[in-house]
This record gives sequence, structure tokens and C-alpha cells, in this order.
Amino acid sequence: MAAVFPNVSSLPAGNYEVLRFGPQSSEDATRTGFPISLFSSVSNVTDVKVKEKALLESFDSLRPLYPEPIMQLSCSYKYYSASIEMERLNSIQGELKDFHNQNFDSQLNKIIDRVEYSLKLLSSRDRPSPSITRTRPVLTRNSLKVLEEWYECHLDHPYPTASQVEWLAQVSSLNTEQVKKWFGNKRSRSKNTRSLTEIAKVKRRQRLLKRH
DNA sequence: CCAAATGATTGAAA
DNA sequence: TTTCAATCATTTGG
Repeated sequence: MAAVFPNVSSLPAGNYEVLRFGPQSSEDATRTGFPISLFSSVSNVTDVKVKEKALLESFDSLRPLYPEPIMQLSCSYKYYSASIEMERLNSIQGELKDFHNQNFDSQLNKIIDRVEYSLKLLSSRDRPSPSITRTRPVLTRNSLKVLEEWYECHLDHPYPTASQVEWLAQVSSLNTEQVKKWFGNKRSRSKNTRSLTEIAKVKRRQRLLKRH
């Protein structure tokens, strides 16, 4: 399998160090490069794009807490994913195309897992250095306008669906976590919440409607 | 300054 | 899992 991706396996070794933070663990047998498993199998990739998006949002939310490590991690990630996409581009011809695509997705997937692992270590690490003070973003007037408007129009059931959250995030240029938090706080503070069973009922109905 | 507002976090419930 | 309520911590208006 490794032979299929000669260029990826010959990526410079030095930078891999930044993928590791926090205590050493048994997993660090792979210290000088990608985990060996990177080349060993083709796992079922659910949806790399979704995973990548979640990862980028993790970067956003952790950046205020750990500016430098996040910078390094996101730069590394961009570098590796760009390398993989280059490889993908170079191999788009031929009947092995699907096979290759799957493998590139699989590599990307594993890199994302690796970076997520680093983020986990980073978060569980002892307090960030005291010089780093947490900040609370102040949402812009425009962002708030979008959210308020949606809320006002759905006072009877202020629970945006996943796709509505996506849309709201786009339009308000926030990330989906921020949108969800805002609605959680908004409902709670304006005492406009529903019982969990009622919420579940509505969701079931929405799922059924979607199917037709 | 201080108190209110508000985004983020947490832990429990279902 | 998602949501809520309580709580924390930062920002802001007075």
C-alpha cells in the first residue's frame, strides 16, 4: 500500500513533532512520523469533509485558549491535507480513480484523527500559561440580527434543525457551535423552552416529513 | 468602580 | 445524543 503514495510517505519528518502535546503515552511509539497504520488498511471513511469541518471549528474554539499550539496544529494540518489533495489531483486519471480517492480520504481521515488526539491532549494538559487570558467573543450586531430575527420568527418552536443551524452559521458568519450556544442561552434566558419529550416528538415529525 | 449582559462550560436528565 | 439550568468569566454601560 505504501508504494501507492510514495510522495506522501516522503514528506519531511521534522514537522510531525508539532502533532504531539502533553504527556508521552504508549502511542508515541510512532514518534517520528505518521502512525504506521496510515498505510496499513483502507478504513471505511464516513465523511471526511464533515470531520474536517468539525476539526476546523475545534481550532476556532480552542484558539483563544492556546494560540500558539493551535496555530502550529492548524498549519501542520493544512500542510498535510494540501499534500494529500495534490496527490489526489495527480492521480485522477485511470480506472483506479475511485480506489485512489478512497485511499486519499482514508489518509486524510487518519490525519484528522491524529490532530484531534493532539487537541485532546492539549485540552487535558495542565492549565495554559497564565499569560493567556480567556476572552469572550462579542458577537457582531449583524450576527445577532440574524439570530434574533430567526428566533422572533420561530417563537413557538425556537429549535433550528441541523441544516438550519448550518444556514444560520453561514449567514451570521459564526460557527455552528456558537449558533447552538446562542439559541440554548436565548431559550433558557427567555424562559421559552419545551419539555424534552415534546422536542423529540417534533423532531420525529420533521424526520418523517423529510422523507416525503 | 460595579452590576447587568452575555458567550461559554458543565453536569444531569431523558 | 440533545437540551436545560446553573454557573463561570469577560465585557460593557452607567
